Amino acid sequence: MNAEQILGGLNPEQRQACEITEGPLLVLAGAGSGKTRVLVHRVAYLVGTCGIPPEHILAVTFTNKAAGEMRERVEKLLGPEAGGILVSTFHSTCVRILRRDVPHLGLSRSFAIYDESDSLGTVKEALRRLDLGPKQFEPRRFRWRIDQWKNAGVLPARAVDTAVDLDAKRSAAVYATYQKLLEEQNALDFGDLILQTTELFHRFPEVLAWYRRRWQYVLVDEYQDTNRVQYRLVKQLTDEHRNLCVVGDPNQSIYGWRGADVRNILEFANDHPDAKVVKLERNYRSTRPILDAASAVVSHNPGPRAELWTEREGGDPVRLYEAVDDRDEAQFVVRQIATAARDEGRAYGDFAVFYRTNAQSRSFEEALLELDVPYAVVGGVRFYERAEVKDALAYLRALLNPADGMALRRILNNPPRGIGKATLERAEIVAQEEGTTLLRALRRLGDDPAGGRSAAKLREFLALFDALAEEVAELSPPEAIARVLDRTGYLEHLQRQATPESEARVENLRELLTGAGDFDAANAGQGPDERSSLELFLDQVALVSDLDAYEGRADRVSLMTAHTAKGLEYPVVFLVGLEEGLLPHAASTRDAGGIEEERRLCYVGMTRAMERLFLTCASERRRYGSRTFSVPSRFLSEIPRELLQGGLASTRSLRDEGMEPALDYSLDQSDADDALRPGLRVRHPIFGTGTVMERIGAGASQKLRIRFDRVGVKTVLVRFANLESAS
DNA sequence: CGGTAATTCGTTTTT
DNA sequence: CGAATTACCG
Repeated sequence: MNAEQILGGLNPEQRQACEITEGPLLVLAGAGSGKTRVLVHRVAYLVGTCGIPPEHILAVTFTNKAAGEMRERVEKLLGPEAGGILVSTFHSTCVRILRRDVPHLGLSRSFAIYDESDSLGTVKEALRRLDLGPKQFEPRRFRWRIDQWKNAGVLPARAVDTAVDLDAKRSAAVYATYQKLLEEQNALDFGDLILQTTELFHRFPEVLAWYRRRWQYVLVDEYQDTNRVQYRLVKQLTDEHRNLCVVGDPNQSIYGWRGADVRNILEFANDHPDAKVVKLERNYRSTRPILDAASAVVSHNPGPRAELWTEREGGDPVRLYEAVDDRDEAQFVVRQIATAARDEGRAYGDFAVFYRTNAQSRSFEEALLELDVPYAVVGGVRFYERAEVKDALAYLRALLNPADGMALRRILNNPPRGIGKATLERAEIVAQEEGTTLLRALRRLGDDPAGGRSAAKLREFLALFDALAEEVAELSPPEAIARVLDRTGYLEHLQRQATPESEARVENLRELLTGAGDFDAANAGQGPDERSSLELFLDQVALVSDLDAYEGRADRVSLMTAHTAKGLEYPVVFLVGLEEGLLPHAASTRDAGGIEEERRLCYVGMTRAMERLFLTCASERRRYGSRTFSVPSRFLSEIPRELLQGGLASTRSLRDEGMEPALDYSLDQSDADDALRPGLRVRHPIFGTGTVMERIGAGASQKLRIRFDRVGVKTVLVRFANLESAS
């Protein structure tokens, strides 16, 4: 194929990004500048024009969805030849490597992949072994810390060595114990998938050499989101041939909390002195007002500002709606959608609502249901995380990897079979004392002739387990699931309950069965892999997220977090909950870096909009069941007035939007300021309960004088006080 | 041991 | 407000 066939439709910069095939290349791709397009065409160019064998190319993304999309588009350009190119996520790529070479590290190829809850369970077990009560030592905090260590590429030994204070020492000890437990269970957590791969490459250069020969051209998408270990992994793979192309946008770095380090992209040029840099600054997605407003927000961050331009002129101004409360906010959004759908003939799929936290989806769901507007919540409670689905999968995991203690624990007495927590505790002690797996400990207890009733129950379970282990090995994923659900009595137990919930669960299991069937069918032509279809299925469910399964549908409004929205675009976007404490989120306002990341998140959300962008905030919202007050986000005041329609602190209501208020609206109609009137009883997180005496100022600087029951009169800034209604 | 009732607890974002 | 742990009784 000649170059023109592949690069024909690209602009000069995009074209350049494809044509610089050798050596390190950094592509700075602003929002909506055709980043995916470049990746796709670059890969096609490498294979189609330069004649690089497809097997020599590795393209790494963060989500399976991005990988799938890219694969599809490359295939469209190249045809079947594209099949040899590996387009995969960091995690899937590493699983692939480890499934092949992990024995070097002393683990078995059948290792389990622990998700967050398995991992948390293992932390709890580690805490038990270290005699640290979960009351004062929160498992979640340790898990988080361990995760950060893993993201930074720190192994337990180094964590122990570098720990100075007692707290760090304790965390490092938990980390070490945790890692030992994982090893005993023949399991790796998410962080390990990358970390252990770099460890493998580090300790076994001959293994690394093999992969270096294999992947001579490496591309990394969303490079601004890479963490230290991922950086290290990429470096290991490309240090020799140096054919590395990274694509990203520092302004869209929103995963710092997960260990991502923007410096990876900011310092790429320093890191590779001979690197070429291409900037994509032409935006093809959004109208001018949207672009200007988004740029205005993010330009409040230090560093070079986002330079994006568009040829598109005109376009609606960005609209701001200040709602009374979360309900009002949701009703406003849904009414806008319903009206636009009716009057402009827009499909529901043209609309998306982005929020900061998953919990916010609720009020929108309620409002959408009320008006019969079809919608899809993306993310949130994931399918594979539902209890019944996890149970079914836990059976398969335990059967395939008998060392998998977390899976075994889950299924041991599920359905109830007379093996209670006393037995489990005894088994755990045996396992710990003899340094063996939970399953072996259970066998030991079962073999005890003096074990009485519980030993008999154990023998019964173990017999079933062993029989199933043999059967399941030969079965396809859907067959295996069906067999397990049937033989264990799990399904029967569920059906016997005959409650609405249990029926929903049965339905979910059916869905799982269907999903497993689809997977099997899609994988049927793969030829005799070393690994069974069932094993591949379990890998897939461990690494797949809800977003990956999400197909943008033309007939549904999409609801998701701003994080999930990255990489997507919609004609009409609502970015909601723009309040201090929410966006920026209170947990991120500790340091400047946190605020800057929130600002970028806001930018990401705004730049998803193609034609029309709405920003909303509410002065009052329900949180934890009780009412909390808030003031508009600082990000709103960072947008120049002239770009906004509907100013702050205005008392615009639905009526101003040319719509009738909802029937039951009158109750909520009270102005936000009225809610904080003198006499109101409030609760302050530190000062406790008190009575509002006086209101001082308005907007972001609004203060209240409050007489607190315990500490007397104080003046607090509403914006930071996180007041709740105490009545 | 198993199920239910009571209580406590917490929310950021996720591969 | 809901999930998730704990308390308690049959």
